[in-house]
Amino acid sequence: MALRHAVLAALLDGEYSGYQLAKVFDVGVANFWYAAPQQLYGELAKLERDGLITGRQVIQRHRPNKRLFTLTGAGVAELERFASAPAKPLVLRDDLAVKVHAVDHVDPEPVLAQLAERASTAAAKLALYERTLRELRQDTDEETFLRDGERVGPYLTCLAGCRLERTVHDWCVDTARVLRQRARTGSHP
Amino acid sequence: MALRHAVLAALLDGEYSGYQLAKVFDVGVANFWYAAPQQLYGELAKLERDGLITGRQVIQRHRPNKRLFTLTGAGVAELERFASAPAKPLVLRDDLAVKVHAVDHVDPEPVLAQLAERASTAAAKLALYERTLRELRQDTDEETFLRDGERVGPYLTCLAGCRLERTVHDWCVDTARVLRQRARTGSHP
DNA sequence: CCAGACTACTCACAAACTTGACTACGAGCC
DNA sequence: GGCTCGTAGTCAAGTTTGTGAGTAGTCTGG
Repeated sequence: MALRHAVLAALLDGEYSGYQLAKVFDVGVANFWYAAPQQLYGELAKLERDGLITGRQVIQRHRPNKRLFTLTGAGVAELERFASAPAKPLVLRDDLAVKVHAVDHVDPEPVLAQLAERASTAAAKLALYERTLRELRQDTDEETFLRDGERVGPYLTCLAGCRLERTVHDWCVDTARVLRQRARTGSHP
Repeated sequence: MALRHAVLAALLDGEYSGYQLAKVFDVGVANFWYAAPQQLYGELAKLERDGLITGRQVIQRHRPNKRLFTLTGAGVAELERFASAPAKPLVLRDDLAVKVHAVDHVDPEPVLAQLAERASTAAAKLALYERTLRELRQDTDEETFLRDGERVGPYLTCLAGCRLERTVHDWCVDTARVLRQRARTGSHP
């Protein structure tokens, strides 16, 4: 069970349809978890079957009907249980890092291109997360919000996202600079 | 195909047995990829079957014999192909972040404990990576090594590891501080 | 007025990953 | 002498993820 708890945690923020969740999970906001839509629909079905969430049909006029899901008491209890169980170590898997590891033996050009792309997606995510942070804390400043706000969980994970994306971005930029300089001096065929 | 290229990239550093690789992948050094030993043995078998690596038996006196694997030309070619293919977005999955997201609705105590644990494993990894960096660059300073060293790939990914672990560590510490302060003031039942 | 994008969801298969158990021998410790 | 730890692997089963394809109606731009 893995995606399971990420879905439950996301539903703490309110009712969502599978489709809406899919968008949240696609970007990765608020959750440190990515999932494809198909996975989410499947997981939602299981969660409902297990009584951890309930869905209600919403009939819409100008678009397909949808089902909105809410946590049940059992769902919250399951989250509670999960939160107190020992955490599995963070899982990180990155193609690009593998490529950089091999960069002395392969053509660096495509790797440079991918570093640039990763840097720009990191910058975009960073901007998105920073906007989310502002929305979450409204007019308050960060310190006050963290002290007195009533719901800081999403803010804290979003902060993690910011810091992470900044780290990724900077690493990509610095790594690309190193590789470009080496390509110029050309002393490493 | 996923683990596949991480193994190939690891074998750029020299001959390894499955057991040795398992240790490298367990810590995650040099690769942004974790894998259990069983996975590695399986993948090594497939890679050998596909002619991307070759194994040679090494008879040992006071311990079990082992097989050391080396990249073949086809293996390097496959890495080259992989490096120029578009990179998949970084995959990040973190239990602990999910728990923090839910922290306003569950008991924060166990989450605090897990944040402390994560912080200390991050610090340990950071120390390990920093040692690895020093070993890789020997007496040279970083700038010179990155300009003139002949194998900077592993150094660059190790740098990424350092920055990442530092980011993770700091986030855990800061998050724990916020949560502890809120627990003290107790205005959020 | 038609192509393409967006909402909303479903089915199904194939890869990849996780888990637990098991073998076998040598070395070091008390 | 028995215990545990480290080396070096293998087998099998189960869960989770990834991927591609498909349906069906609505809104939007040229």
